[in-house]
Amino acid sequence: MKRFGEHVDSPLTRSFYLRPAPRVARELLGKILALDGASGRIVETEAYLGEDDGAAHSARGITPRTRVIFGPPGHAYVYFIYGMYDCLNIVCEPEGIAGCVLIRALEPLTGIDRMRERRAAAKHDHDLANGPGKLTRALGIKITHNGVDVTTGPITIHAPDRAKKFEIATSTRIGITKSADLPLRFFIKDNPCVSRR
DNA sequence: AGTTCGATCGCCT
DNA sequence: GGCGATCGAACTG
Repeated sequence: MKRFGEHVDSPLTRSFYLRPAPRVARELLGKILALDGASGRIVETEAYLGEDDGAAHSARGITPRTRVIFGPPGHAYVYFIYGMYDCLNIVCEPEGIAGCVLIRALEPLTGIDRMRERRAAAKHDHDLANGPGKLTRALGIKITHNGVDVTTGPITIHAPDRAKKFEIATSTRIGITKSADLPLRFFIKDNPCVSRR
């Protein structure tokens, strides 16, 4: 751990997120998402654009709910859906411009026992966080985390100590009806923790 | 004030 | 592969 001092374990900085969502979504693959000792490797993401994207919550402008998507980059946009699930997005683009990345799946790394407690329904470890609602439950992320700064914590994203090599696959996004043809889903090829192929 | 529908999950077949 | 659960956000009138 920390072979190069604080450098390796420091969270990604704001400039990482100050770019178009598709670019950030692609580059978040292989990074580590952590909260309170539980962590996982990001294996699946989706980009949501600010304009020309009917599927994005921000498509109809600023509302109390979508406010943080228009805020500064590097913050968490957490929303509650279907009466039961919380989903985690990371805000991209400069302040005033909408854009975010939905984190869809993790490969569990640390704090796995705690994840099993929170996700008793999971039969295997690769089911603990293989979906957007599952990963938030596994890590204990809730709507109360909406707006928090992921460059400082308590939710953090950082580069792995040793980056594994992987191949990136692309597809259309899952479960949407508007702008459904855009190739804005990114995932690590052949990884068992990806929500679906 | 009422209605519609959704960036999902887990169980059932 | 299909479907019910379950409720908040946003739109309509």
